[in-house]
Amino acid sequence: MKGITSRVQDYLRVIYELSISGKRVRLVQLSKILGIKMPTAVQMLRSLDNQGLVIYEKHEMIKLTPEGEKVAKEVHNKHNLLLKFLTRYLGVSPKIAEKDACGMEHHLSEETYRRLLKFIEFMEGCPSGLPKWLEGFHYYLTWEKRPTKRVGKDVAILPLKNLNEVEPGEVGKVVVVKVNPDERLKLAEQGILIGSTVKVIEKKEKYIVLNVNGKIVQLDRRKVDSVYVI
Amino acid sequence: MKGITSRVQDYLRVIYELSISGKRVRLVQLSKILGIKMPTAVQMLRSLDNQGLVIYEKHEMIKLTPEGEKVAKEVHNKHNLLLKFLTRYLGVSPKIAEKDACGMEHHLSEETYRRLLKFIEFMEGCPSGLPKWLEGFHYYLTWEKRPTKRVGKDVAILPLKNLNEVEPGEVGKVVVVKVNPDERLKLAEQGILIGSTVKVIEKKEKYIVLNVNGKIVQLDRRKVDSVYVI
DNA sequence: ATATTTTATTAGGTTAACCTAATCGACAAT
DNA sequence: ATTGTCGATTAGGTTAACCTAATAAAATAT
Repeated sequence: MKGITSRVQDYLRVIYELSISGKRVRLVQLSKILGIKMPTAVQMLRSLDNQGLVIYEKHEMIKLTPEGEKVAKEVHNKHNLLLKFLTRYLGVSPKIAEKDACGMEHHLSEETYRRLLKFIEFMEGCPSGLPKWLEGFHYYLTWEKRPTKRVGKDVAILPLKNLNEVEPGEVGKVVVVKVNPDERLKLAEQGILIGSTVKVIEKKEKYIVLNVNGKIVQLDRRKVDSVYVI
Repeated sequence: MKGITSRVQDYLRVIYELSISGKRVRLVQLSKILGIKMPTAVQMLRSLDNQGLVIYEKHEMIKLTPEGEKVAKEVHNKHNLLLKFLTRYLGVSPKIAEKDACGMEHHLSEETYRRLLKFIEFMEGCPSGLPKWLEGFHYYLTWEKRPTKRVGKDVAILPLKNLNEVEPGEVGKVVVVKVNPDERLKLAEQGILIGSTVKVIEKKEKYIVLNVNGKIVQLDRRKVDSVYVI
């Protein structure tokens, strides 16, 4: 009955990701991203249309039906969750993590998905900004031995990101603010303090626009340079 | 060139697992375990033989070639690692974890495998027997909120196993010994103390035979009842 | 020794997902 | 208006992995 194979999920996810990034979805792009030839894509698209997952008429743009979008979103979520876990917690490089997530997303049960989600939720909800063991673990990954005492504050082994490197649309959690107390206070007044979650809205050459707990904040990019997120 | 598809890996892993458990490997079992019909298995086996991964002659028992065994072992290791992570850390139920691991094992890159291995190594090498966050996390999974203080000692939310439930051949790490100090001391003299790794060798009705750091120990099963491992 | 059951094999399909080669349609540039 | 290019399509394959139905071989029971 259900023909929602792994591959079908891939197609739907890619269509979804292209469409939410505002681009109109054409066959060429799809086939480029999925690494297949166009005739294959045509066939698949027709089959997806028959299954009621996409709307596809000859020479027209590709759209997801509500049902197709539902499936696509699920896969997309699983993909992102795995990606986050692999890069931020295991410290896998983005490229490899992407490939792994791509393969594993189809085999992540609801149960495991929920638990992995909780795992990340739990770690991100950590009152000290970043769970302690994570530092220790990344020390261990680098030096092949357990940290003897407390890991130093600026041992840069964690896969932290400078807030300036976060792309518009993405979300980060502030874990390090490397700046003098005065500046730190100013940032804190804007809501940028350890543990807070920020979403990047727009990046210009001189300033960056953020959403900090619902409040829109505009900051100098040089100042933002000392803010690290995960 | 390489025809080592996911499915081929599945076949090799199952053959490997059957053969290390001492059973002679026949087609019927293979097809039962893999959920396929026998003619399919025959075809596949012939193809595996051609690729030099197994030795298979008509009506004969199935054996892995050294190369086939190498592949099988790799997959087997990935499978077990995922299984461990899912059950012991995320607390996924064994059945679901098994299915998930089965699907994901083929898509786990070397890099990610190594890091996940390190993760578990790091957590198991924890001097206090069990990382603290894990208790907190499992509390969070159960109650949907962070533990306020220290999680109580016998909040049985962790996926612990009674040592009596560990099957021969399996390994466990002692994390809880629920018994009076006297008995605890006696067990400690045998090497059974928090943090030590034990392998179950044999289980009889009255006693259990363990390998504790290379030493063979025989213990009353009633006493073992108070030992929990992960 | 023969009958029965279990295990394995052949023969002849199907399906999903891919491919190449060739053609078609729409639009832009000359 | 013609030509070229890009994108889409058709036609006609291939391959891996599965299947059913029928048959054969091996093992076991009578």
